[in-house]
Amino acid sequence: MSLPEDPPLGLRERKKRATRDALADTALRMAAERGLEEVTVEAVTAEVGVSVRTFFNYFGHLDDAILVADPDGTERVRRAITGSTAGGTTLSVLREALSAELTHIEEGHGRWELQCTVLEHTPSLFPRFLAARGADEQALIAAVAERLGVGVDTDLRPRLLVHTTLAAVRAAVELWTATGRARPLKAFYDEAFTELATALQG
Amino acid sequence: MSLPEDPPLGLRERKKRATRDALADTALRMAAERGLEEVTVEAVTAEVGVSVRTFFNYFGHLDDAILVADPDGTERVRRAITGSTAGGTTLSVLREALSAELTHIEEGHGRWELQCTVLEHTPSLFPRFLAARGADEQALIAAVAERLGVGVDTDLRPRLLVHTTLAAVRAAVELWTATGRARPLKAFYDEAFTELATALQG
DNA sequence: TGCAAAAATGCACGCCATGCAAATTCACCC
DNA sequence: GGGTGAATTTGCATGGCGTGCATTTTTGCA
Repeated sequence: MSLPEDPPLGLRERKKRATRDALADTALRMAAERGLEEVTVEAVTAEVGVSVRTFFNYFGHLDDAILVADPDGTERVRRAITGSTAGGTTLSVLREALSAELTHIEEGHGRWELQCTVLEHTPSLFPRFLAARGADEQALIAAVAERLGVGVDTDLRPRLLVHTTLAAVRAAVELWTATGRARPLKAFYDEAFTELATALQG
Repeated sequence: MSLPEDPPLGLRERKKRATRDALADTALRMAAERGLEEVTVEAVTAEVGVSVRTFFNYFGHLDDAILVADPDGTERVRRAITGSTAGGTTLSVLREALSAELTHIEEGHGRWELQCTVLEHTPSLFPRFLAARGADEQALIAAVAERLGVGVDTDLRPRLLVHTTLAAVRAAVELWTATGRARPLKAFYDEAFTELATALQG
């Protein structure tokens, strides 16, 4: 169940995407298997069958290839935000969209599991992982702004709502990991919103 | 008005700190003056008067030296969290501590202004800037956990409260910057908490 | 088939970052 | 004040990273 691409991409574009995906997938898999330190750009390109120089046409750094987000996930969330015509506050829509994505992740889909493996073995990579999520963040903010019908640079709310929801995601994921996945990720996530409401009322 | 150091540091420790500070200050100043791309580790060490190898004894990357936080600020916030015996919720203490720090920053103290100059000229550095703030984040979480008397890995609240407060900080700073500092930073910050309360109640 | 644009490639270059062993500096104590 | 051991600095060598540029190959389209 892949997402439908709007225009039927030409051969050129399809090949580019295939190469990019192959590089990202190979880099991530190799890093998960043998550890980040044992992976070189040369080894990745050798397995994919392109030149080293080509790698750097697609990614600025080796880490970028390993840490790029699952593009499907980004698109799913965006559509959930802008497409939902149902009622409810913007925050609840945002909360639900991310909740669905967390479930998707918890079930082992996407690149998440492999990325976690790499991060466990190389904690120093974690800040860069968060940094790589910055792109998703901007996309989220733009989607929320679109839904609210305001500009990202004139209204505080899009940024605030996204950052706050991601705060809940972060806290939930961190504790989920720290407790050895003692409870379902979604339980921590829901608890976060409950605690948040309490903290802001008292 | 520097912070009092508890033990009267020996010559060795003082020299180490002086070298570290000189490297960080020089790297940041050079980057602000001539742009990050024009700064090399060699140039920094030449000006400070140490070897290149010594630089890497203190910092893992050139960026690290540029993006390290003002240690005084980190310490100020930590003391505000753990030291305050006044009433109020943990969130309000946290909110107030960060508010004071924002004021301090807005008045042009610390490394903030120079770092902003570098970031404006090199936006690609911004994610790494946020990543560098990760250390502060951990310190904050630990301080809040101490105040609450709970463990960081067993209770959701320390992480949640810190991440949420930082969400408000982030949204406020981003909009403050995006609007060309149309209003005081603190105004955006306070509005963020107001909006937050509204969003979570509705 | 032939042409123009886009992409991939090879090469050169400088910087980054680390390990290791030798030299230097510091703290401590006689 | 001089000697001793530990901490720190340093030079050197090494390998990978990341980029600019000119060239070759591939693709889209007429």
